[in-house]
Amino acid sequence: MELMATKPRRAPRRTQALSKDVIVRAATELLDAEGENALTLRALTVRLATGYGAIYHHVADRDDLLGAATDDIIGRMVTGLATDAEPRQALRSLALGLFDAIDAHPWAGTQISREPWRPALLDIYESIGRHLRSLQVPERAVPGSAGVLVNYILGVAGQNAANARALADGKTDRSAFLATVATRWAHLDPARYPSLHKAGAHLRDHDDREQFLAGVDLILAGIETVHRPGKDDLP
Amino acid sequence: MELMATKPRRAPRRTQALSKDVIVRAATELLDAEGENALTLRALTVRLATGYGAIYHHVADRDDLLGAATDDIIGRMVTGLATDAEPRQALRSLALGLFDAIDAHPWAGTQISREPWRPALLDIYESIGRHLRSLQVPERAVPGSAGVLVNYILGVAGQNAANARALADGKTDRSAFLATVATRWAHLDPARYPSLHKAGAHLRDHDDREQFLAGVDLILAGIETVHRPGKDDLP
DNA sequence: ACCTGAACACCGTTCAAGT
DNA sequence: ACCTGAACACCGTTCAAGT
Repeated sequence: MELMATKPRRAPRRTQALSKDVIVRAATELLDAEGENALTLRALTVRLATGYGAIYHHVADRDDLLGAATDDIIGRMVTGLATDAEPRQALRSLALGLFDAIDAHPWAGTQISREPWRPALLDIYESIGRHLRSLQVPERAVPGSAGVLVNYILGVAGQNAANARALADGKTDRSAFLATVATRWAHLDPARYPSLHKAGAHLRDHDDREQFLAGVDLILAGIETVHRPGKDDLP
Repeated sequence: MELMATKPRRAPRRTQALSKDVIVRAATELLDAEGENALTLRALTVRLATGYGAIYHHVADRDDLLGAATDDIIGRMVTGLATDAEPRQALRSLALGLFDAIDAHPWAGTQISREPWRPALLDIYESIGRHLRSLQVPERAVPGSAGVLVNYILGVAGQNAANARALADGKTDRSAFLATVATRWAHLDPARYPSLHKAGAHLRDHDDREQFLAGVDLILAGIETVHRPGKDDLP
């Protein structure tokens, strides 16, 4: 009758064994290509030619997967830094490295703060703390100062992630997006938003990355001013 | 004839007319009571004794609702501040007000950066910009300085939101949670995380709010150091 | 141990139909 | 204009069954 047709054979078994690493890599590719919402379990099974259970055998749940992907990116970034630089320059390199990593993987920006006990955030704190000590920041001022830097970096990271989300919808590119925001600010009611109204004009030609680094320098200047070594260690 | 039997009557009409305001208020109550995941359209229809369409008639979608609830909280906070304070103190009050608002409504912490064109963030930028001008920060340094403060505040806000999410699961309270984190840090491998290992001991008795304010002061010190009025306005 | 995929318990959103 | 609620098109996660 009609059963000549190929009977619905099972999907062929994967040739390469599955592992958390392989899954995390595939998830990262999906996230980079299409944004956070594109990471669905369904999309992963298709890309990896496997079933749901196989994935859940290596990974606790979707959050665990997002966290592992973030740890991977941040960890690689932090350990990849030159270790012999002058401390102030090392701190700037670390900050810029984080900025660039999050610029390349914006979904990771929100993820770092989402599960604060994960290696991604621990690595950042650790690295910043170490550099601050090299900068002669007094021991008792290190945790607080590191906290300020970390929170500033996470704030910028979150904004970058939000911008990327906004860009993912349309096919507008980054500079067109900035121009739109600038125009919108310039058109804000000058009575309610006089400050932003003025700033709108300057927003168009500002460099996120440069601005970010200026912020890091500003905070470092604050740390040095407030915690000048020896400032209140002597009577 | 036979219509004596109660026919499955429709749900009674709401007595009070629906409005965006009423919906936003109900959403805020759900969010405060049970966290971000508790805000489902279904839960809203139950609480408001209405249907899905009624809600979508006043609100674009779930994101719009979250954004409007955040705008409401931040807007009320910003406009509620005393307007006659000394500028430095005004800046500290604003920062503390934001901290407390986000502490009371942690879900708003992540929301502020999520849609950066919404009034919540604009109000914050505007207010900070105004105060910085009163502080005699030179005009061209205002946008950058405001950006540093805003990003720091958003970073802390995001962390608070993450902590609240972690607390929502179990019934652990805040100090127990901090103690857990402190213990975990203290137990970290001292070889990989020497800096955190040391900090773990101090984490237990630190006051988030106080630490946050110290961070604001540190950044203000940085702004004053880097942009001392007249510093490079004169030749 | 490792994997498959149907089934379950949810979501946000739409829309023809009601008042 | 304002509202109702069944229906649609998705989700993440589980689990009996396979190898």
